[in-house]
Amino acid sequence: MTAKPEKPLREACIEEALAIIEQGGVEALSLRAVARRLGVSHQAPYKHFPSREHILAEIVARTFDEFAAHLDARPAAADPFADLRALGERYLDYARRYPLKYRLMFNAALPPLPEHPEMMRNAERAFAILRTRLGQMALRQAPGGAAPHLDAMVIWSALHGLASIEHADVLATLDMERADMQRAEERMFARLSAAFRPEE
Amino acid sequence: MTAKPEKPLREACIEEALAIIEQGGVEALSLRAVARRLGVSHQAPYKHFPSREHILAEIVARTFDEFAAHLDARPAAADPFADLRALGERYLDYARRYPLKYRLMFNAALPPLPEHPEMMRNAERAFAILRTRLGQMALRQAPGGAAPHLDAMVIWSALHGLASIEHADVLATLDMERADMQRAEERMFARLSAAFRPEE
DNA sequence: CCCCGAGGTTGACAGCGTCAACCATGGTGC
DNA sequence: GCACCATGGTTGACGCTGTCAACCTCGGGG
Repeated sequence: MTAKPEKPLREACIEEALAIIEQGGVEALSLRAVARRLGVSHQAPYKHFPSREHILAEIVARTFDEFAAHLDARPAAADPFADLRALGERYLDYARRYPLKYRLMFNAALPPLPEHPEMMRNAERAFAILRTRLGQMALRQAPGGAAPHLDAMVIWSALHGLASIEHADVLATLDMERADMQRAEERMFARLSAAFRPEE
Repeated sequence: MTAKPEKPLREACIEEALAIIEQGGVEALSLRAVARRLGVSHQAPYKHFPSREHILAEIVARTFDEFAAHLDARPAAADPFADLRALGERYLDYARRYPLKYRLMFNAALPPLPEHPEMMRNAERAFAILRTRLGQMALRQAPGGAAPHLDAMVIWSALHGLASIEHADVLATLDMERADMQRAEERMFARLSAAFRPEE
């Protein structure tokens, strides 16, 4: 009676694995720990997942899904810059709220992609949302049809870079305070606006 | 006679560890493997490094040094945009040439910083180079004295983001080719120039 | 000459992923 | 009703890892 519904062990494994990752990072995940927490033998999870890599791939796949949903939940804005900013804020919000999950998707050494098609598909979906939305914005703003997906890449890079730097203990290393990070975000949105304003 | 100069085991350990990391990534590094490769007992390295974390910290510290030197080796350019571009290219060049070392510095879960002061100091040095140079450029270009280190952060984020995205198997996941990445880099420099051009 | 510390050794332990064998259980073909 | 087999659980073992502990073996300083 550990609050587990007893039956669907496979699902319980994923749940528990996610919990472990969320508190200790991906390197803290071990199938044996999952089994121990669930009160089953160390080989029980192995009946549902061929290897550690496979359970990780499934978790990453779900995380990409969650991330995509988080980005999609943003209310549409009229002004394209407000739109960009709203999407950017949602992006950074996710990275801040779930730093370990964010690292899981982007920073960690992922299991080799071709062997885990579902993970790849979900990742594609999340990226597609980013690319099309950012691309549309860039397109609406920039001069005629110049490969908007490249501009999407630029904006995405900036967002990912900021999120990623924030995750490193840069604040501790450099003499920066939390507030500086907030101001850096402001500055970034301002610079992006400037970068995409129509040429005079 | 394995080409090792026999004597300075500590140095040989670091060398060998770096070699392992460069071919297999940080998670492939094990002190026992280092010892095996050097033909010594599994505890020999342990006489020179208190733990795996400590040898890793030293390697990271040296990598930050190398990275800083790589950035510094760039020839000075007259035009600030050419300057930015040159520095940016050196940055991305390093990330491409030594992807695993780059991950080591920025992506991997580093050993807790406060316990490894030398690593922290070297990281600071590398960051300082980035911040001051990028900051100077932003300052020369942007309107009066508006916190150039924030602009440095913006530029750094963009560079790091692009490098990081390039490292993920995004090219495989998305339907992108190598050439697209090159063009994204071009686009990024163009957009950065636009973002920092003086306001009309 | 004795001692001791620096740097090497072997041995052990626990935790990990994984392979193999075994076993209960429930549903199907006959 | 019974043989059969797949499913999902078990225990046990292997080799890998980091790390602790004890031991050995020098070379130099009191």
